[in-house]
Amino acid sequence: MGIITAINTEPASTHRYLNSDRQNNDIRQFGVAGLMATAHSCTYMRDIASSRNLTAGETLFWEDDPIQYTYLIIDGSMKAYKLLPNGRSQITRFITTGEIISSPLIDNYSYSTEALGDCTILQLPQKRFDKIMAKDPALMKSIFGKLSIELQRTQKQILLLGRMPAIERVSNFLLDIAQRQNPQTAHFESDMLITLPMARADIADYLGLTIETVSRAFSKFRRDGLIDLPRPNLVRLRDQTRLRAQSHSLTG
Amino acid sequence: MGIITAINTEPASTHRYLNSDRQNNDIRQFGVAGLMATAHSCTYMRDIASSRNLTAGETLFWEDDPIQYTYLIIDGSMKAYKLLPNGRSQITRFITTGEIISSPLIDNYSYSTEALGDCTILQLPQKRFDKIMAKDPALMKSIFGKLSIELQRTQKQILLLGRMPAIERVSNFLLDIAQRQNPQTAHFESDMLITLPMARADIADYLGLTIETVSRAFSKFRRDGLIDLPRPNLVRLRDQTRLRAQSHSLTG
DNA sequence: CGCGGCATTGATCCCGGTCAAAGGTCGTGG
DNA sequence: CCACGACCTTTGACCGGGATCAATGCCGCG
Repeated sequence: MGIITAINTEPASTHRYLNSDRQNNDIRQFGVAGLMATAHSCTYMRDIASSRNLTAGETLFWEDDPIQYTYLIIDGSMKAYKLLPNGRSQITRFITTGEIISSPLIDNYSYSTEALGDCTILQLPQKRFDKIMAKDPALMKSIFGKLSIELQRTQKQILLLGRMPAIERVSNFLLDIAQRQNPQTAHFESDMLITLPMARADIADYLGLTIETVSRAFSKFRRDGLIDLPRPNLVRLRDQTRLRAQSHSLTG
Repeated sequence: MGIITAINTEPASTHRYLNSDRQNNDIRQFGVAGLMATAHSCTYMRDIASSRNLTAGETLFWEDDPIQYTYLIIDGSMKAYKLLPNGRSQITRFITTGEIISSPLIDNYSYSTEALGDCTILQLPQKRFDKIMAKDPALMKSIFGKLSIELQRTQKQILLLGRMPAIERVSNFLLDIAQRQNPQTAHFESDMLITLPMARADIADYLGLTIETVSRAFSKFRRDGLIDLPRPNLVRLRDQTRLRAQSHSLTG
């Protein structure tokens, strides 16, 4: 089964934020999301999970919709965004393979989500997931940790939006994507190639800029020899050090 | 004892975000923060908590400091902020009486905090608090809920910083403060008086603007008859409806 | 080959930042 | 109680970064 495969075959990832002062005997790694759960929780989740495909541009849910599922992205990328009455939109988060969409203890989504390209996702009914969590402190702690991390990330985003000029926002964005696509080698790789799953308009909506300003920033980086742009959404980082220097590094 | 008083005498507040499908027999309301905990947790917290006074401008902790305590503000207001190498600062949150400062499962603070005026706070050693939480799912759930709410708030702040012009930011700020200072009557009160515990510089750092722009927005609201400014940090909302109309209401 | 959608580039405009000065407010000391 | 001074706020004049408007380029697909 695709679902079970998705849950079971992924290698263990590290969990810096988890205190590991509890017995490991009936604890298993749970899927790409890097969640910790008891064996019992795992089998139960396997039973209630179902997979689903999304095509490019498809909306998964809208802001204010009642929360029905916790989602795990198996493949592809999505955007989470908020809309203003005047039609302007602000992307709060890009969500990629291996990440979860979960808002426990909340009744309605606080943002809409849309697939950037074709996606495969796994969905777990929220109420049942809540019950599993209630009986599995390790799982709850795990989700808890993800929430904390997400909160820290949004705080960085607030600093970026409130106090950084366009050039710094874009360089931070590139370095951030680079790190997410290549966590191990990001700092050392001198000529790293990254793929942007989103269009310029999405980058602009994420950074609080316009398409034109984002494009101009990319062009400036190309002129200055910091990046190559073989295609609009293929970026080669040619001088990561210099890029980081002018980003005021939000990325540690 | 001041501490115990602070924990025990406050009236119960509502908890929209809490499922109340568990037995209420040994559950007690816990202090102004509106946390739920077992009686046992309460007495234990009472024992390990200590109170502390801060004078205006005093720093409680710096960004990147190791996390030592969970704090509860008994009286006064604080700001949480991040700094950039070039000296610019961005306030991510204002924290007032009855609110908590807690970053569970994280090793270091992701922001600095400073008292806006004189403050009284309650502090609970983080490690002991973690242990209490591990044994008290209701308390954990409660903190969990607060974290979720805070995440939603930061997402609104991202929308504000990324996509709103100065006037809308300031009107949203005023309406937000109004609602926090007077949750019950905020919508009906026609001539509501609010006290700003922070200076213009702090408002500017919170809204991603400059002191001058904030001041100009206040003056414009005064000219347009939306507010009175008996003193720099005393605001009377004279036409909340019209204020809300031009805020693109982030405040429901 | 031509069309449609996205990205780039250029020209101009305007909101909000910067710089500078004047006005208020409050605490302190005479 | 008033006078002084430090600091905060307000107001004005000007400037610049990024938005807006518009044209051109690029690429995939029918």
